[in-house]
Amino acid sequence: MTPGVRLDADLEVAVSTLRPALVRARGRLRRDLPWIGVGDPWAVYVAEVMLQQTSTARVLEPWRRFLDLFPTPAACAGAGLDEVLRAWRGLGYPRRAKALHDAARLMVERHEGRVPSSVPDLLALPGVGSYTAHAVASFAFGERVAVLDTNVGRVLARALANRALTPREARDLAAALLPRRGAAAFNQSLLDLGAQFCTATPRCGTCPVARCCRWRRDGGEDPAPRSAAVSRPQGSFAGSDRQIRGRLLRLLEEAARTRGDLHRELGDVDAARLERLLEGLVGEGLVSVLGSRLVLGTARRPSR
DNA sequence: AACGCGGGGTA
DNA sequence: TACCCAGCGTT
Repeated sequence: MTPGVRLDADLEVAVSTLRPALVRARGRLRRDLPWIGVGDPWAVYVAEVMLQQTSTARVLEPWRRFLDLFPTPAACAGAGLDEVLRAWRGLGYPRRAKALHDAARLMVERHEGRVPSSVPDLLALPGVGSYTAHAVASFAFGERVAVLDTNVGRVLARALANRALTPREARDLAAALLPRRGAAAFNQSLLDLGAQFCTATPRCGTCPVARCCRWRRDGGEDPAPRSAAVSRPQGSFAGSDRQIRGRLLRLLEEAARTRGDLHRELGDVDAARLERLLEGLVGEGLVSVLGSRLVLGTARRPSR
């Protein structure tokens, strides 16, 4: 954030206490995840998109598979959306795959086939919001910017403030916490802390920085659930539109189908609802109409 | 600010 | 079951 943001005196103290404690605890916090320190911005970019609302364990295998198929932005941009969606299998939120494909094409058109390095250029890409832009700038390019996700949001609210933070406060605190040097490693330690100790249901007993946590010291209700950047509960999945969409896309990954095929294969789904969901998928560009059939991705003339 | 969007893991 | 997950885009 802007240098020189003024913090309350007690927050200033908390920041100055937690920062060195986190640096010291780095070794105990470190997870060896394959996208850490790979030195390939595209590999980092793909990982960060896959990690949006998706836990690390679930990303490990698809990340390797995806990069094997599409090792560069140009390789991804040159593939069909259907291929990219099939490579996305197992990750959910297929919109992200389409955004990634579109972003790869923009990298080829506007950035000489490379991942842009500045936060504003990253934010201009589809599927890249505040978290992802800062994460790629930090982890892939070493920019001194703060990442703020649900993990960091919990740590800030609990360890520093012991109250729910506004988005502005969370941004400023994350920036104030950042050390002068080694920002990428520091950001990673914050994520590691949030993922392993300062979890939704926290493990304070073994937390390496419990001694500088204001929530731990002062007690009270957990301030995290209502604080900025912390994930909110979702509607239930069973029987949801999301579930049906997932089933539809899974079927279309196998082969093109008519509406009648799909209605038959999802026998328990009301026809009007099915039609509405298909309309949505077509509107998002994940599915196309080709004659009487629905096809995965963007309809193309059969390549010869 | 609130909502929709996958689907697997975990308590 | 219900909640959670390295969020984003739309309304």
